[in-house]
Amino acid sequence: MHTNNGNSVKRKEKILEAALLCFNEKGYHKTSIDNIALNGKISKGGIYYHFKSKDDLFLKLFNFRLNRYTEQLKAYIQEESDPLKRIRILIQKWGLILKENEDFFKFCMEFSSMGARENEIRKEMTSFYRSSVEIFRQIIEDGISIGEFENTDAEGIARVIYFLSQGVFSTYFAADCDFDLIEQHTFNMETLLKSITKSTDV
Amino acid sequence: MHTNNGNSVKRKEKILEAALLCFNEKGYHKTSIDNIALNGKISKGGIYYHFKSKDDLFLKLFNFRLNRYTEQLKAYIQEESDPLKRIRILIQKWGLILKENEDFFKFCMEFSSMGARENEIRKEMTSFYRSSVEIFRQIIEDGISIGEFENTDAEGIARVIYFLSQGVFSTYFAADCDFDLIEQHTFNMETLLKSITKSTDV
DNA sequence: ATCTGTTTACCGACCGGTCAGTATAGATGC
DNA sequence: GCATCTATACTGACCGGTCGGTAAACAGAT
Repeated sequence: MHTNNGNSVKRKEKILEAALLCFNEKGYHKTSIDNIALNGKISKGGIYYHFKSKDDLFLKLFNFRLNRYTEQLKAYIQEESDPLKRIRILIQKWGLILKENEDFFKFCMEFSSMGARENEIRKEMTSFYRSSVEIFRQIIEDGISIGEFENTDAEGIARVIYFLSQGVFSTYFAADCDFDLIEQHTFNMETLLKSITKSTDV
Repeated sequence: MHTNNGNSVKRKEKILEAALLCFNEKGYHKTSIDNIALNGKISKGGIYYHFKSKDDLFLKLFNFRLNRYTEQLKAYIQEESDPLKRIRILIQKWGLILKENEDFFKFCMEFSSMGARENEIRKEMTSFYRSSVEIFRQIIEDGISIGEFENTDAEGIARVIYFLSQGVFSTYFAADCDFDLIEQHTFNMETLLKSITKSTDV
């Protein structure tokens, strides 16, 4: 009846996971649809039945995984109302997600670098960037208004958080680093918090 | 007699600049050697005379430009010995270089994302990462020992600086951002400095 | 000053191969 | 009987790299 019955969805996800594997191993351009087909034990025709092009597959993969993590994070912070604690939850959970899904974030690096040229990708990246910053900005503003944080540029700080997250994992993947991903991420964030929390002992 | 007469070098640089233009417009994989040839007003054969492969060209381009900027920065900080001032000089000059060479840093995004897979590229990125962090670490340690900075993990902070620089420009290129590159860069760094300088008025 | 050989710098046609995407015929199962 | 595939063969564009050849500068010898 409708195309989105359970089997079809599962099949799509199987293709997406196979694609992620290939893209990570060889990169977008060196991955052929045949590679993905082989890896996902599906036929080329099958892939083109579910996705209209290689680009489409690439884009959907990004969305598919990102939505999963976004939902998780939203759920976590709903249980807490104190701004500082909310930020800490986001930081900690984000760290876990980073560590447990290195494959996806490696893929993200390539995806985001293609955002510099491809419009569809850029749109996705922009939307992710905006919503991330918005979440942090909101929390920080709450923190400022209840006097937990110093009165700083909330949006600016929200961006700093975004840059740090982005910076740590893209450096981690692009170079041979001597730090532990989560440890460094935590350190980054604590350093930042230090500069915005009022100097009661944090 | 010798191959590196002025003309040969100039020609090589002309090719590199043409390549940068093409890579930025279309990305590495969608740029053909013919594109570069056309753009640089040289023939395909000419390019292969000067560079042994497309990869080689890509790598040399990164080195060529980066060396230029590294030399500049080294010169700037030699004139100053106070750690905080040295850091500020680096931050400010780096901001200028960022702004004046957006083309190169856009190229860097792709280069660095390819570091996740290609060994030769990874080596270059690692060496850049290491030397950058080392420079900052040294200065910060000096700052700590003369009591200008708080006693923190100098290497960690040095990394934070690197992540912030990396994060700000890669976000800037990958998404439609509403901030000014230099302004945000300055803000990032001031935020960081705030958390490591002793609380005399900065 | 001219002849000769060598090296550098460059040209552009061409080859071998890859790959996205298409087409189509048939299977499976609800 | 339609949705959901599988399997396979094919096309046409594209592209990295090669290679035979050339022009010009230069060097040494006569």
